[in-house]
Order: sequence, then C-alpha cells, then structure tokens
Amino acid sequence: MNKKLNPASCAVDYAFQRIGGKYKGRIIWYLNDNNILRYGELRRIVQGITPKMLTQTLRELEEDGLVLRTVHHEVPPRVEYSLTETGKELLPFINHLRVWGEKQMKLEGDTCY
Amino acid sequence: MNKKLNPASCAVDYAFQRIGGKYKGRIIWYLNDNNILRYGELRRIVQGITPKMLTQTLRELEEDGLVLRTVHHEVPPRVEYSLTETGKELLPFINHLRVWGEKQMKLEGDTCY
DNA sequence: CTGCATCCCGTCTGATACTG
DNA sequence: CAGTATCAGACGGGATGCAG
Repeated sequence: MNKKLNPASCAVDYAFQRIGGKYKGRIIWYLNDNNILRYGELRRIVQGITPKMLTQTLRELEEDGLVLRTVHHEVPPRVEYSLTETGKELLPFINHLRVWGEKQMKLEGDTCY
Repeated sequence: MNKKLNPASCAVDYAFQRIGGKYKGRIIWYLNDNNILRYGELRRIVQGITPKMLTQTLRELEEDGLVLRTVHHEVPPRVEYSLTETGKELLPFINHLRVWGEKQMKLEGDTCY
C-alpha cells in the first residue's frame, strides 16, 4: 500500500487519494478489463506523459494494488501492465465519468479552449 | 468555465480535470442532492480544509458549473452552496467510488496508517 | 526497451493574520 | 459570517542524460 496516503477523513477522501492525480484515471481506463499493455504502449497512448511520470504513476498504482506489473526477463526486456481485480472494480466508475465528460465536452462546444 | 483547464486528451482526462483536486470530490458529495450548506458548515464538515482552500475550491466548482452560490444580503452575511443539475449528475459516480473506498478501507485494517 | 538519477521550476497547499 | 492577503514550503511535473 502506498505509504504516502494521508489519513482519510472519509471514504470519498480515501478513494480520491488513491485514484487522484493527473494520469491515474486514464491509465486505469486504458488498461480496461483484460487489456495488457507494455510500458512503451502506455507511453504512446497516455498522451503527454513523460517516462518519469509514467513510471512513477505505475509504481504508485502497483503499490496501491490496482495494477499488476509483470516482468518478462528477455532481451530486450518486456514489462506488461494489467489491472488487478481491485482495479477492475473501478472501471464502471471511470466509464460513467467518461460518459459524463463526453456529454459536458459537447455542451461546451468550441468556447473553451 | 474554468479557464485553467488544459486541452483534454480524452473524456476521462477531461472529467478528472474537472472533479480532481484534493477537496472537490468531498465537497460535491457533502452537497449531495438537495443539501444546501453554508460556507461555515462546509468549513466544519470538510475536515482539514483552510478558509483559503475552501473559497478557492468553491470558486472553481462554481466556474465549472457544478456548484451554485447564493448570496443572501443580510447582516451577518449568509452564503449558501448547492449542486447544479450538472453537479448532481456526478453523485452516483462519487457514491460508487465511496462504496469502493469503504470496502478497501476495511480490507486494509490497521496496517496502513 | 524499460527504466532510474538529477536538476529545476511553477503550481498547489497551508499557516497566519486581517477585513467588510 | 464569509471571506481576503501575504508569505513560505511542499509537491508535482518536465527536461535531460545515463544504465541494464
């Protein structure tokens, strides 16, 4: 478990500490269900992320038991990431959030960016 | 709309930008459904928040159209906060997250903090 | 290919004090 | 009561270079 978590004042607080952050939601979502992605694939898919942040975020997700990291000892090395059962339980939530986000983005039109 | 939003790479990214942050989830949750809370009430309920952060977060939620701010011109002043329809649409998801959080907290036991 | 080490900077967050 | 002002520190995040 991620030691950096602060004492949570309630379950909502706790949950946001665990999946908050700039990239965690997207990474979990891209890893949806039985999708297995390699480090390099994630780097391409999660637009704008730097290697450092990708590694750091994946480590936190791993510590938190949401993501499984599998190292294949080959040359060149291959590292695959997938969701744990606990991580998969978050998918419905993120999916609903995504649907909400899409709706909101349409309502905005071009006036925002 | 909050001008600080960055161009979103996808709807998940977008949604997390809008409800991410240290206190937004909790504030929305405490403002559930037809709950109307005053500034001082929120300050007590959202444990650990400072006046500055509470004001700042409420302003962002207001700019983002998730929270409604109603000023009653009285002495002493009274300002009430409630969810907009858009904000209410987020409640099921936050509740889902809360349930997940509660489950996880139980699994952890006392080993974490 | 998959990372880690380092340096650096801007933003976010907090403590404290003050005001209409 | 409902904030604002100011200061300072912590932290997130990016750029670059190196390693197994």
